Amino acid sequence: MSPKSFLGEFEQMVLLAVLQRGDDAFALEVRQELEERAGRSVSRGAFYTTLDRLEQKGLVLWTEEEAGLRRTGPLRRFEVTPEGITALRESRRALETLWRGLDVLAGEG
Amino acid sequence: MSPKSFLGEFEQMVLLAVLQRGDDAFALEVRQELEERAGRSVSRGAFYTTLDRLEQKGLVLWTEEEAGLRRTGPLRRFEVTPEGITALRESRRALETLWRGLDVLAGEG
DNA sequence: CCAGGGTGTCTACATTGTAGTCTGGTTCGT
DNA sequence: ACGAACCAGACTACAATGTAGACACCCTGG
Repeated sequence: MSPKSFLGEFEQMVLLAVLQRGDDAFALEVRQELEERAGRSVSRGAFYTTLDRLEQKGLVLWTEEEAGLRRTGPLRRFEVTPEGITALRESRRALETLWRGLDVLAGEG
Repeated sequence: MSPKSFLGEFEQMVLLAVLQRGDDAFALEVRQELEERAGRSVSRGAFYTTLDRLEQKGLVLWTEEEAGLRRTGPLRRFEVTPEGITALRESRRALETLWRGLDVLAGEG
């Protein structure tokens, strides 16, 4: 494993938001999930650009949804690939290793 | 709070490595700590450049050490500022919020 | 047909990640 | 003392990521 380049902060968040949504991972929902949990707004540009790059790296993929099911609604359903899951795990593990023993700092206001 | 730009992945790691070292946060030690925990090599360029940026943002600071104590050893001692700690906490909190409920994915091989 | 609203694309630029080279000071061999 | 080898830190340059806004396209309502 050990990928050349690590996942960026935002990339991780996008991937996680997709996972959180599961089968309901349409653009609108994912973006909303992300904004709520991260507590900040996400522009469409930032969102799709990141998704594109993630797709190029094979960490995420999407399927076009039949138009017409929803009038004008979201058309893409996203999905995190096994590679994506692995990458996520790697990132998390690295950060956790660095945090180990410093948890006292994590919780205070 | 809510800083305009988030901490990058690598920035977080550097900050954490400095904290791990505590009073013994000399360049060589910090870099070593980082490489061990993150499980990858870190070039001097990447290391110092990041530290510089972190200093410009006021998240880290350093003091020059009296030369002569150690023949040719490390001369800077690093320290994370309160702002640095806060930034670290913010990043961690955001990621944790996104991970919530997905822990089943975190541990497997 | 035109206006309004929503999805996804493209372009452009700021920030962060990363390596390599350069400089200057120190140690060691002779 | 002189040059080779070594080490910390600075500087330069470029790749990857983060982020916004403008743009194009479809669908629906009037």
